[in-house]
Amino acid sequence: MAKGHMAIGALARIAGCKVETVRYYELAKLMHPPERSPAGQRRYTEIDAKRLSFIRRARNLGFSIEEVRGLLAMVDDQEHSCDSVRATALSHLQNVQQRLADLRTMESVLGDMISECTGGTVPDCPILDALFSDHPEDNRAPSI
Amino acid sequence: MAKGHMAIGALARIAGCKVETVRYYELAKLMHPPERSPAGQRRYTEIDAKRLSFIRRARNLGFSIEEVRGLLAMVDDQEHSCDSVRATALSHLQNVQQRLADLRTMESVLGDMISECTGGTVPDCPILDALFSDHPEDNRAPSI
DNA sequence: ATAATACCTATAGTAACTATAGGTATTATC
DNA sequence: GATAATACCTATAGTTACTATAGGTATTAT
Ligand SMILES: [Zn+2]
Ligand SMILES: [Zn+2]
Ligand SMILES: [Zn+2]
Ligand SMILES: [Zn+2]
Repeated sequence: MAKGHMAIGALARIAGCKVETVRYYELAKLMHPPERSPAGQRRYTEIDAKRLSFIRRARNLGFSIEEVRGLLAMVDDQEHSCDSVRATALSHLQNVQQRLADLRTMESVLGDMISECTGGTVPDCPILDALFSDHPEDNRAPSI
Repeated sequence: MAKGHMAIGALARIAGCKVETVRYYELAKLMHPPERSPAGQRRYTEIDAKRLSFIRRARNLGFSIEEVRGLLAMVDDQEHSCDSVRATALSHLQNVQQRLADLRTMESVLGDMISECTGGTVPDCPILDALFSDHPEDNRAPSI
């Protein structure tokens, strides 16, 4: 392998993802189609490795593929305005905070239900009772 | 409509979900196939309404379809042991708590990144820099 | 030279719905 | 009783972000 060029497996290892994921990101237009070896295998550079790691970090922070596409467009456009980057990140943060709120509610409701249930072989389980009982406000869907 | 019997739209309204979701739950074997009108439309009873509401409450607490299937099996088996209900709920609670931990991490990292960025038109955005910068521990995937 | 490993494409599967198309039933209005 | 609006039906495809499989080729190691 010429130095500075690596196959897909090495690239994936660097970024901490699977080979299939890399091919998927190419299909999804997050990664540019790389050069190919004479026999048709993908060959990547250090720049590709940085890009893939960027994508993985953003994904691990919960940015959607669409959001990552947006961030990468700003990276690629070079004259990206800080403003739009910040806006994407802020809107995503709010997203995360909403999910946090929903999960905190779930946690407390689950905790309450579980603490009511002794775990014996009681005919009426307080957990099932809670799920059957009719508090209409429990029918809200959590915002995703 | 004979009293005590309703069409799918009314049922969905009671449980706070879409008609398609009800049909999906039937396909997924969470809801029993209901009786049909002479012309083939689904007709539901109050019991169906309670079951669907149970499903929706469990789903809103983040139980997976598979978990809900398990809970319903215990409901249907009548001699359900409290123990298994409790075990399902507890394991799900741990699940929720793991997601909470991941989201709290995301929240704090995002918050830090955003506070570095002034939002002007600076050539190097600290948010993008953070996503490009090479802290290998950032490559961990969050457990789902 | 041979075997093990890594790579290739194309396609289907995952979770939990949601949306669409094309058609029939029921209900309300005149 | 006719017509129109709404609700319902089935079957199929789309969504997200991958993951898995099948069947085949390339590269590397021995
Ligand atoms: Zn987001
Ligand atoms: Zn119990
Ligand atoms: Zn769970
Ligand atoms: Zn910035």
